[in-house]
Amino acid sequence: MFLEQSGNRIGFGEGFKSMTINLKQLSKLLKLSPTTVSRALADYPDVSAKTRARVKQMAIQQGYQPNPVARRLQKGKTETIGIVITPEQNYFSDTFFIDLLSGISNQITRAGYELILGVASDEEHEMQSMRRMVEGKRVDGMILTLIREQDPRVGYLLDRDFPFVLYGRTRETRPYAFVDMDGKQAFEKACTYLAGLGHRRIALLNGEPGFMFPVGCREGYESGLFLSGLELDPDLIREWKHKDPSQSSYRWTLELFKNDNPPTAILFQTEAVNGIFKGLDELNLQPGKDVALIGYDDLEIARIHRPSLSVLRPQAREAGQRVVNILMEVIKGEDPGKFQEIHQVEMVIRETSLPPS
Amino acid sequence: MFLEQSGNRIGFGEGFKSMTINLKQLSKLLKLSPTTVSRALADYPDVSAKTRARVKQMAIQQGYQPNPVARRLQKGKTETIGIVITPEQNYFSDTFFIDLLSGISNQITRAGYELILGVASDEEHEMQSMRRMVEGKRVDGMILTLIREQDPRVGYLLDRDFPFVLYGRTRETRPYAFVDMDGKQAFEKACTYLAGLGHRRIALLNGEPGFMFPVGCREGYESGLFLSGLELDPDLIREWKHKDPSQSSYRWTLELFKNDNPPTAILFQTEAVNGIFKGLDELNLQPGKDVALIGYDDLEIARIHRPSLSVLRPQAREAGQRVVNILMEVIKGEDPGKFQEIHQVEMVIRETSLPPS
DNA sequence: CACTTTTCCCAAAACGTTTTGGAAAAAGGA
DNA sequence: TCCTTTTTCCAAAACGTTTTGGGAAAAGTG
Repeated sequence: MFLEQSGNRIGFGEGFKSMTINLKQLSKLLKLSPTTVSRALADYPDVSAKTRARVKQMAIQQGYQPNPVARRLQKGKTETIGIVITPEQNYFSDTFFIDLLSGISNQITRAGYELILGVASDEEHEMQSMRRMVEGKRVDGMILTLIREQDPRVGYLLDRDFPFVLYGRTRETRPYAFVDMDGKQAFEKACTYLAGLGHRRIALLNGEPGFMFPVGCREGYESGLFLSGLELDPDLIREWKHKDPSQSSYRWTLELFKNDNPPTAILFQTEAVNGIFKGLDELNLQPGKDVALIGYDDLEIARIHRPSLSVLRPQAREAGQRVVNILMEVIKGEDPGKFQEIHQVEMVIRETSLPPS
Repeated sequence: MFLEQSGNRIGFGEGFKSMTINLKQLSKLLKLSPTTVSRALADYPDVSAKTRARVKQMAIQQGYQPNPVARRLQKGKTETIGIVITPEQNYFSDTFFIDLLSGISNQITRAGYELILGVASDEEHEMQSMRRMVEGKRVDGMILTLIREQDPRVGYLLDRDFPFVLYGRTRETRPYAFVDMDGKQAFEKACTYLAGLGHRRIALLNGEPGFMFPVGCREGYESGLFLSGLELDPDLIREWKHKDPSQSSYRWTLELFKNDNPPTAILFQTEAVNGIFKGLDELNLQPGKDVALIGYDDLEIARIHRPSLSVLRPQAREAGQRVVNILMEVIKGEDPGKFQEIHQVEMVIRETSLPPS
């Protein structure tokens, strides 16, 4: 024999006694059917204004909130978005990623969705974590960051028609949705700005090869040189490593100035700034005075350092919000190819972008 | 008339066509009841070894994974843990928090649970985000970080008997579960170490008042002074602000050495190190040489700086794992008061902890 | 008044599991 | 052989929603 449907039970040994009310209980209180109560709350037109008001008032009074798990089962949606971060690959530093995450989270909450987070130590676990979310039917869509030139995640998701949006881009011919920062335009702008000040030897300390973002940075850098009528010197270009941004950039900075024709300006991602500062310090070169610097990303260090660092400032928070809005459309069934956004990056001139001395 | 239960449908306009198999479909394939299949997979003893093997093999072959949403509804658990982060309050910097999160995430995944993330801009939104998770029945338990001396979240959760574990401690008489780092012991150790080297004027740049962690740091500092027979000088103690760790610590460093009897050593949280370095630099004092430094938290900057920074190193990853394991017990109904762990912090001596010159 | 349309509500099905409470079949015991 | 116990399976209920497909009452129409 089965127990009568009982709504709340007092659990034994359970830590948490649910104090919350049921749809069924609420409908009993209102002397209405669960159907009507549900439809009243969802603003269906086939329930009278009078009862709708009555239902809503009672729902508020009783603190009723529909059980999300039950709704998800019925609706066949998890109302959940997944994201996997890889702290080892850095990128988690300081405000940039947090701003992005903040924008993502706000927008997801607004949509009544959840954000579930995976933390992976490397590429393999990153994929594994994503597969668990996708194949385990734990999410309706994925957000991908830190995109590589050849990114297996994108192929994987495209193959199964699973909704996703990239923060960034990859080399993939099939259409997919992305929000990207215009790194090319940003670095071009910074480069021509420096050239306009009279700099003739501009170096680039770029991000790790294999990732997509540095590709755009380099394009912008080269284009900026070209537009300013400057020669490209391969000796002035080098990459730092995610594993130790500071160490690799430090070593490169030292090498750079062994050059008999050293640069008077450096473009780089702000994450690598500590190594550059350290290298310059060791060489008795003053940032901003002896060497102009423009970093990409407006991290805290850029603002508090004296002299304060001129930067390219992506609007990560806004981008995060766009990513979510687009993902919602893709989940609804919209064509992902329609959503390909490239956001402008503003340049903030502070104290490290003076003309050459 | 209702459609025959159809398992998979081909969605129209839906981005994602589920390719995955059902319990019902799987049982049909096996010519068994869903009951038996479910119980076979869950290793119930009332299904024969033969069929259990057959079921498991078929399940693997068909790539069957039980729908988590359906299971959650039936089990009355969300299999989900919530955490809310407040980036504005900093603490998100560099490796420390990431290590913690990494430990948390790994352990949660191992338990088959999900981690849902809330991002809040301030105290009010932090509470709001947590209430949404708790009252919206979206999580089985909460993890709290960045704990304040008087923390309304703790009272809120205790009042409703909702499972939670603190990373840190608060002032609360009712028993609750926590994992905390022994900041007191750490700072005591660092302080006596410096005193043992001959330092007589040791300063403390502590974390923001209102939070619990700095309380222990100060206790340890005072105790360390006492054990070393040193006087406490209030002029040598000051707090930095979460809003701008570098700025506030920079200013204090300058003030500190206006003292006619300036310190020869400083204890602090590594987050504030940039400001201290900058201040010392301006005063033409060399870190490690003119002033000994020991920071709490082994951030990247501590390792790469020359001279490298001596630090107190909490094992954040292990702590994160413990937090989750404990939370699982509490969710099962164990008495939270049984789980109160204080983890030791090791001291890593590098180059900034020399005797006074 | 008789018929049609509109308004308002609801019983039952469905989402995909796990759990309950047997029951049939097989094995064991006399 | 007949009764008891054990083994192995399963139908139905339950979790808490939303959606489906009416249907009764009220309102409009001739």
